[in-house]
Amino acid sequence: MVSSAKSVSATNDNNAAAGKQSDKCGRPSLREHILDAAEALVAEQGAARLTFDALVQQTGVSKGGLLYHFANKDALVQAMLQRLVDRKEVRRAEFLKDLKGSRDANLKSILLAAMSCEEEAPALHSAILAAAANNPELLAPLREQTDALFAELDESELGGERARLLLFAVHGARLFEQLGLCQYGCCDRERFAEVLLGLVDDLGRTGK
Amino acid sequence: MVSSAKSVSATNDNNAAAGKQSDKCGRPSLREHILDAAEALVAEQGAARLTFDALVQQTGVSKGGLLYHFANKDALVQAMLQRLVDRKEVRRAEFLKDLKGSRDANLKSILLAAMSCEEEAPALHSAILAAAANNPELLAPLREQTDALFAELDESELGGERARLLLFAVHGARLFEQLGLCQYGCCDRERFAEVLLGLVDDLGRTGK
DNA sequence: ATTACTATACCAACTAGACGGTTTAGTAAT
DNA sequence: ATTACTAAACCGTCTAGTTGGTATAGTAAT
Repeated sequence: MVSSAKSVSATNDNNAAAGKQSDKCGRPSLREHILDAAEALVAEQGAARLTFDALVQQTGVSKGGLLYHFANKDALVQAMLQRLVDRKEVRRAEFLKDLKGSRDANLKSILLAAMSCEEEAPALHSAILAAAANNPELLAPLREQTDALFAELDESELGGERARLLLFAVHGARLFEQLGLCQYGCCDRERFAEVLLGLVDDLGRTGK
Repeated sequence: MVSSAKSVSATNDNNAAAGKQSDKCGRPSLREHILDAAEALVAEQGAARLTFDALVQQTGVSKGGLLYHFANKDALVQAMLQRLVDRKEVRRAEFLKDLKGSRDANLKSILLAAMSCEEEAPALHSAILAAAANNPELLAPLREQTDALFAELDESELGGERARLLLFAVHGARLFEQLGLCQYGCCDRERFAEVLLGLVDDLGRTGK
């Protein structure tokens, strides 16, 4: 007769690291479903509207259910950010494969991966970042990824400074788009990618 | 006995357009003081903590006093954004004067003005934008300024696309800094400006 | 095979506090 | 009388997080 409710709330969030897609009973993972919905919500309505209540609407899951999977909002945002970081790494590897043999393929793959991840949901990136800005610790995984990327950019033919500047441009373009100040890059993404890679080639040629 | 509170809340915000610095009695404008404090608050603590209560603390002005000058929070944010836009315009003119005779002075002045405004309070820019993102209409003045700037960038020797890319880079660099992902431009601002202007010169020379 | 128990995976209702904003009442200078 | 405030109580809404509970599935002793 003794309630076991106490023990429940203490034992979650441990599975955040593991890349599980479904629970042990074979049910499709509600956790993933929640994260998808949270991404959609944030992409459509902005970070400010990422609330548990809104997620209840979006997912059909009760607030208790949400909090079962994510002990608090920080945990949710952290998980969203981790997915973003992981996704970018995957993309980057794909582009790198395609670019084998191309000049400065490393730099190009990094630029294209950044563009591609942001293309899916321009608002998502900054929105999560904005949410995470309340609690800077949440940005740790992103910071690690960024450090690693920057270290690689130092190896670019263009030199680290110019290479990083191009990466900044990618993110700046998304920022402008997200704020409705202009279309992405003030042209379509394909064109922007052309301009970007064109710059890499031109700058590589003329030497640093 | 009829309350006059209603009429009060209806008559403010009209002076937002005028650049008044002090009221007709010669007192230093409380309005400006509030805006300064709001900027500081947002720069130090982030947009999420820009609340009337926090502003009461920061300014020493009563809540009634705040609401006397800004009928609601939107009006406050709007005024903050307008100051930002105006300030950038002033800076830009200053840089343009200094750059007279330099190659692609127009582009350079725009880049430097953007850098300079963000230098004062890196967090401020995005923070206001984040606040304004809830109500996209508030971004209208910024959008106008951006459109005008982009039109000018089209006249650059580098071509509009590359010129805009450089402007994106400036804002991207600030974004990264603000999120604590790296220092501004991963070096100091002076160096970043050198790299930026160096690119303008190099790209101008090789022709587009 | 049944009973007893545990862990997992949820849910509905509630609470406490923050926040935007209103209102009332009053002060002080012009 | 009007303008420019101060001070403080108050209200409705929104939000994160809590509580207590249920349903399901698996485990293990008998």
